[in-house]
Amino acid sequence: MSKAKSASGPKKTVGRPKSASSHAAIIAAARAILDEIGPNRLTIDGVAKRAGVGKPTIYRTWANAQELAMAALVAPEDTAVALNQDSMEALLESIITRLNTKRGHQMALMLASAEPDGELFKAFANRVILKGRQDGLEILQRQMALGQIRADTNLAAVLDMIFGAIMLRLLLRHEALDIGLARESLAALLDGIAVH
Amino acid sequence: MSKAKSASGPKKTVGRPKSASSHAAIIAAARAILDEIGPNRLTIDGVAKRAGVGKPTIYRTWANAQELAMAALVAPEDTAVALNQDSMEALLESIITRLNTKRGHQMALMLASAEPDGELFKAFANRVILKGRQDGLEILQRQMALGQIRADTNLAAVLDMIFGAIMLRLLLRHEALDIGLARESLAALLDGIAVH
Amino acid sequence: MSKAKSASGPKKTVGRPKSASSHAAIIAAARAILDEIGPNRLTIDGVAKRAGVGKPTIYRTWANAQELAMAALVAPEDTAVALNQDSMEALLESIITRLNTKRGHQMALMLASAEPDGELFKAFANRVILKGRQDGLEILQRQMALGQIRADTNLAAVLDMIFGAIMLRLLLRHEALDIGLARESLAALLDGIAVH
Amino acid sequence: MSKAKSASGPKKTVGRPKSASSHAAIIAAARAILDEIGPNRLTIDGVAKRAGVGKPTIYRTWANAQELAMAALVAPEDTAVALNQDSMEALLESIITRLNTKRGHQMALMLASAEPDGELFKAFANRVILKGRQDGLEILQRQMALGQIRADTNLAAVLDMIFGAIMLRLLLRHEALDIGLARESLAALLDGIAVH
DNA sequence: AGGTAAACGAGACGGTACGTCGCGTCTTTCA
DNA sequence: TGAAAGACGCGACGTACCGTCTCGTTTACCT
Repeated sequence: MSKAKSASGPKKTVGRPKSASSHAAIIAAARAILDEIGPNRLTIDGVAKRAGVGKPTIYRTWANAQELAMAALVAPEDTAVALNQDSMEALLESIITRLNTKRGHQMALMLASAEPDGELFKAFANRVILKGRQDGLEILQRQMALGQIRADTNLAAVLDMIFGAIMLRLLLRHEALDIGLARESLAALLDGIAVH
Repeated sequence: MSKAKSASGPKKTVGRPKSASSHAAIIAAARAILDEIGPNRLTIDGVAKRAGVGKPTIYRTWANAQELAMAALVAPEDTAVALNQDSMEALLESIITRLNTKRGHQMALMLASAEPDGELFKAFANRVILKGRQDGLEILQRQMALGQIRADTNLAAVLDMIFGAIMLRLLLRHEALDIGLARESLAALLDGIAVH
Repeated sequence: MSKAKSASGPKKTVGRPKSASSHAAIIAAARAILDEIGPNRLTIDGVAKRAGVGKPTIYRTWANAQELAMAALVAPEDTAVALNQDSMEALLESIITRLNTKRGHQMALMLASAEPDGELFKAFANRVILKGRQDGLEILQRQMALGQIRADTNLAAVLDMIFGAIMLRLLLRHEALDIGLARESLAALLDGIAVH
Repeated sequence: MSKAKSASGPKKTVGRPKSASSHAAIIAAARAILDEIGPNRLTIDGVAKRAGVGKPTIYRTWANAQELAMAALVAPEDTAVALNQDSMEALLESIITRLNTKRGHQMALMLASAEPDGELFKAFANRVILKGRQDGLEILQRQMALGQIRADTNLAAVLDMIFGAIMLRLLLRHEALDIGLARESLAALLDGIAVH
């Protein structure tokens, strides 16, 4: 009789409601594990134990460890971080700065190791790399419209060269990845390397 | 002075030598499994059973499934296949042709998903991508010496753009990977994209 | 005061309880294998396969094959079988009848081959032989109280002679094990073998 | 011409003879391992490594680890140790002294855990326990002939009681095994336990 | 003295079983 | 009635030993 239970809303929550704190604890545990032992060795068992959560609670939201890892990687601060879209060089600097970290490397790893089927992979790829590529495309198109870039340029190829170089150094680590790469890439692309 | 036997080779094998036929059977089984179900689901148990071999025989040579997969991917006929080094375009065509296959995709996947430590990874990366990059470097240096390429060009950045574009398309599959990419890349790089 | 629940039982089971049917299937499979190929060649893999059960399910309850074998040997109907305690001869007859079977022999084997440390071994030894010895002790003490047995008798030695003879024949099989042994043993013990 | 080598024996040994030192090293290694980790965990691999010997050298002489363990247990000083056969009590004292050691316990364990088929088991059983039982039989028969023991005594049962008691305590360790057991057993047997 | 044949050390081989880890699903009890 | 706890069937892991099989190397006998 204490509970008024009037006609508040059509929220037909019977029984125990989903715990928002569990969700957060899971993501936090996953992120901690990612930091400590990397994405390859993240396990659902491990996350459940660390989060103080039952395994089914995890599976209710994510289908497997890969999805959970992706969610944990993109979950956090990135809503706050917007890419700088003023110029290509500024954009690349934002991207390199974001990727050239432990977490960035893990993102690239997940991206590269997952087989490119499935919604989640695409969403992840979009967030991590293709969004930036799209931003770059818009910058280049703007410049092309302004007559700063030759009209017969294959922008897709150009963009893939720029972002491919970043990915390559991120994954193979055969050369340092820093803003210098962006600068050199843009210089070479803009002015060409052939002697005329 | 009894045993002159100068610096011929450190071949000091005692005991029964490793069986070449078992080795071959293992590699063959691994390659078959890679073809059928992919590198992620290749298991040592499966390879052992298929090759008619005990698991320890596999572990005696490879430390885990990843190493075995790498060995199986680079093992075979491709030693005989030399890259065309006449020109950048011809080189890229060789590389794209070789990578743009099921096996090539698997190679890129392994490259991307393995963490870049350990001898075997480096050897694998060399065979799969860095060797081609080195060949490309030599071509560009030749052209630079001939005065066909500007002397202030950062060749490392240029090469990473070219090979990065290939890897990116191989892994993300957001755009088709074909000879066109090579052609467009080279055109953009040689002539620049800026309007002067 | 909320949880009175005084000292009823420490039964504080959370989570899914162990499956009684799996447990039963495991014991049944183990018993079948014991019958067919003996305790030395009983393997966890074999039991798991035969019981249609995962190996971890077995290991969750028993630490190794030896423990499982012991459990399988004592598990079954013999809880219902009470030893006849009316007289020593009747008791020995019960025991010999029970031990002088395939399963009895296996029990003796396990007893003899297990190293006598650990709870489970002691429980097993109790069930298989020491319980009977204890029953025998009570009978002899009763007779001693009645003045039928000399008061200076070392009952422990007497009991070990009786049960030792049974074990010896069970293990070495150098002489037949039958009720005759019990009768002869008792006769010799009661009346002595020396000529006075 | 130094070696007469007349028609001594049909020993047609061609090729390299078996190495006595290897044999000794194997037995020594086996004995060391028995001391350290017991008969259950003795392995051929371990003995071979410890003895600095190839596995086939071991298998050339013993068929499996059990045979080797038996050989190692009976190999040594026991040629020098003769059982005292003057009286039952002296005999039992010898036997208990010999068995109530680490090595003696291991002998009993091997005896009890091996399934009683096969030549080697019988030979081992003879050496370890049945020889002593036979000696005891002779003593009792001598006493029976002298009229010191009742003629209607079932000597087999009596002997199995005595030696069974020893085995039982050796294996189960539920009571101490010492000379006292021999003394109490003999007393009980000779004089009977019943009040007349 | 030289051959030859067996035993040697070493260690790889095809197997079998081990005991563990993680998967994704299920069945309880508790809140 | 959702969530923690945790057992379940399953499959693979990487290791330990088994008993057998090459290897190249002694080490004796027998021409």
